[in-house]
Amino acid sequence: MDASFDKKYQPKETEEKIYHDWEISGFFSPENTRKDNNGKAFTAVMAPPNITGNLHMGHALENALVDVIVRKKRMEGFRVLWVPGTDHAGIATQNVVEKKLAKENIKRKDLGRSLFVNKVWEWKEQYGNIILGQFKKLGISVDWTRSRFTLDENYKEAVKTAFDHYQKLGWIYQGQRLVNWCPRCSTALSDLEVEYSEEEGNLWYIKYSLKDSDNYVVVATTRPETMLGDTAVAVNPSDKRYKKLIGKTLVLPIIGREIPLIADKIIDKDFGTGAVKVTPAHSLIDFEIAERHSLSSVKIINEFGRMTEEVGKDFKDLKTIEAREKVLEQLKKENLLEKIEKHTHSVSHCYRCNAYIEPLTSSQWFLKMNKLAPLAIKAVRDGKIRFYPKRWEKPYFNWLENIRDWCISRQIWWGHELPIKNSEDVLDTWFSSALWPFAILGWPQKCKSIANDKKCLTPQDDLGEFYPTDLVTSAPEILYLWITRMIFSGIEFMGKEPFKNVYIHPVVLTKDGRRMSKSLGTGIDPLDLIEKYGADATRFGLLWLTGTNQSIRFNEDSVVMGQKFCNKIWNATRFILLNNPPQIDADFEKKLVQTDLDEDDKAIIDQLKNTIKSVSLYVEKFRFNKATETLYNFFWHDFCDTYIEKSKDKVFNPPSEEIKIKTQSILLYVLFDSIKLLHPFIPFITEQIYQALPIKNKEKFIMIEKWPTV
RNA sequence: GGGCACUUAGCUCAGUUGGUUAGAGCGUCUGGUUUACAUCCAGAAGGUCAUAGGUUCGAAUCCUAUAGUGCCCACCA
Repeated sequence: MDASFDKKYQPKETEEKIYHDWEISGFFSPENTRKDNNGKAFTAVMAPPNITGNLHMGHALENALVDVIVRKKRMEGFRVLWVPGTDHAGIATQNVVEKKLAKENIKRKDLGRSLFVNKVWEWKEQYGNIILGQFKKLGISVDWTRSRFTLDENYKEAVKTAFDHYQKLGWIYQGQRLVNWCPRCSTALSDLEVEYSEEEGNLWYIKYSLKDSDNYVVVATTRPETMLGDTAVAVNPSDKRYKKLIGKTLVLPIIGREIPLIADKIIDKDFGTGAVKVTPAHSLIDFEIAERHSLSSVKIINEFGRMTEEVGKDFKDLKTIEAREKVLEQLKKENLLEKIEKHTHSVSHCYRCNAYIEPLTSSQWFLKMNKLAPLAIKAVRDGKIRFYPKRWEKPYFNWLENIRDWCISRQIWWGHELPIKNSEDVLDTWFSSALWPFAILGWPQKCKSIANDKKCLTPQDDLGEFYPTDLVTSAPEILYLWITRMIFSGIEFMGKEPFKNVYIHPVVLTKDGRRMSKSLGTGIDPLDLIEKYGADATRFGLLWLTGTNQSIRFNEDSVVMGQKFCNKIWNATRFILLNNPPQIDADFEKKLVQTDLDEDDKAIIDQLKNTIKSVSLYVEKFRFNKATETLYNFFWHDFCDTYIEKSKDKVFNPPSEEIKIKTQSILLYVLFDSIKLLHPFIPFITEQIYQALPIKNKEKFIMIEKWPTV
C-alpha cells in the first residue's frame, strides 16, 4: 500500500500535479486518445469566457458538466475535441481598460485610438488568460494546443470573410436608423444589449394648442425635454375624443413648430390622454410611426447626451436632465402644464455600464435577418438541432420570428474593424462569436474548395473532422446573443448546422434564490470552494444540484457532501488495498462467469451493472443530478455499507484461501469499475486511486480507460 | 401584455410514462464502533406534497382555477 494513503483525502496536494500530468500527456488532444469507436469524433463547443472575467459559478457549472460528457465520450473511445478560448468582449473589455487608465488619470481620447488599442492588448496579455488558468483548476479536459482568441489573426480573416460574404449578398446596409445609444460608452448597442429596470418617474401632461384656435390637445409624456423634437401628435383612429381633430395642425410649445395631428392604430387609447407626442429621432415606436406617415425627424440629443443646435440657443448643449428642467419651467410659465402624475415605468440601461440608454437616430450598419433567421428556425423545426430541455425551443422560435435587423456596428475602438473603408466603427462582439464553432476549427483557411460566395465546400483537417460539432452548452442569457447567431452563421457558411445538441443549463442562484452578483455581494467564488474542498467536491456539489429546473439554489452543503463522498471513496480504497489483494486483469469481469459467486457477490455485481446502465443513460440525457445520485447510492450504500462490510469476515476469517482471493478480487474489480464511472464527475481522486490499483495492463491514465459497459 | 419554471421534512432539493408504508443530504434525537472512513455505522422523530375544484379503482404526479416566488421576451409614449 502506498504510503501516501493517508486516512484523510487531501485534494490540495495532488490536483495540480495530476492536471499537469494530463496536460503534458497529450490526451486532451483527439489525435492521442484511444480510437476504438470506429474513430468517431465527438466535439463540444466551449462558450469562450470574456478576457475581463473571473471564474464564477456559472462557468464552473457549465464547464463541469460539459467535462462530464466529454470525459465519458473519451472513455467510450470517441476522438474527443473540446476547444478552449477567450472572447475579446468589445465593450466590456474597453470599459475595464478605460477604468484602469482612469486611475492613472489617462483618458481614452487623450491617448488616441492606436495607443489605446495597444493598451488593451497589453492588458489582454497580462490578465486575459487568468480565467483559463482558473478553468484548469476545475479539471476540465480541453485541448489547450488548439486554444483560440476571437481577435487572433486567423479569426480576423474569418470575420472579414463573413462580412464580405454578407455584403456581396446585399444583406449588409448602412442606415440612418434609431438605435440604442449608450452616452457613457458612446456607442450604439443592439436590442439585446439593453437592460430594463422599473423606476419611479413622472408623467407630465402638456397642452399643445391647435393652430388658429383657443382649443388644445393634451399629451402625456415621461420625457418632456424630447418635445423639442416632436414632429407630430398621434391618436388612435378609433378614438372618439379626437376623431374630428385628425388632420388638423398643432403648434408645438416653446419651439412654435407646426405639427400635424395624425392617426395610428399603435396608439393605446387608454394610456394618458390617448394623444401621444411623436419624437421620431428619439423613440423607436415614434420612429416607426414617422416611417409610416412620412414625418420629418429632428435630432435634438447628440451622442454625448446633450441637446443639439436644433433646439435653439437657450437649450443647446444642455444635458437632457437640465433641458427637462428648463422645458418644464417654461411650460409652467406659459401655463401649458396641465398636471403631473407619479408613474412607474421601465427604463433602459446599458448592459455593460448601466448608464441610461438614449435612443437616437444614428448612422449604423445592419445585417438583414430576413434570410438568416428562417435558416435558424428551420434547423430546429426539422430536428437537425435539438434543445435540452425542449421547452427552450419556444422562446427560440418566438425571438427569431419577431427579429429586427441586427445592428452590427459599434462606436468603440476594441474589436474587429469594419472591413470596409472610411469607417471608424468596429463590429459587435457577437458578430465574431457567431462564427466560433467553425472559426476555431480553421474556417476559412481550411476550406480546400470554397464557393464564390465564401461557402466552404470541402472542409479539410479539423474543419472536416470535427464539424458539425455535437454539443454546445450555455446559460439561458446567451441563447439569443450567441446560440441563435451561431446557428444561422454555421448554416450559411458551412452549409450545415454548427451542432446537434444545445443544452441550456440552469442558472445558479444563491441559497435564498437571489442572483449571484459581485456588485450585490451575493456571489460565491468557486475558486474558494475549490481551495476549501477540492475541485472534485466542488464539481460533485454542483452536479448533484443540476436537474431539469431552470435555476438551482446553490447550497454549500452539497459540496460538503462531495467532500465526504470523496473521503469515503478514498477510505474504501484504503481498506481494499490494505489487505494486499491479488492483482487482477483489466478485463477481470470475463472471469467472473466461471467463478463460484455467493449471494453477496451476485448482488453487488448486479447492482454495479444497473449503475453502469443508469449512469450512462442519465449523462446522455443531461440528468446530472440523477447520475451523481445513482453513483453515490451505489458506491456508498451498496458497495461500502453492504458488500464491504460483509466481505470483512471472508477476508479476515476466510473458510478457504480461494474465497478470500475471490472476495478480494471482486472488491478490487468493483472499485475499479466504480472509479471509472466516477471519473467524469470527480476526475482527480479517481485518477489518483487508479494509479495505485494493482491491475494488469492498465492504461497510462484513467482518463483514457474504457467506459464500463454491460 | 406574452412565455417559461417553481411552491414536497427545520434548510437545500429528488420524485421518468399516475400504482404498495412520499425519498436524499444537512440539521435534531437515541444507540454503536479496539484496526477503511467520527468526513463512520445502525436507528428514530419530522411532511393535510401552496390552496380549491375536477378526471380516475387509484393523484405529489394529469386537467382547471386561485395565490405566491423567480426568470425570459415585448413594451410603457
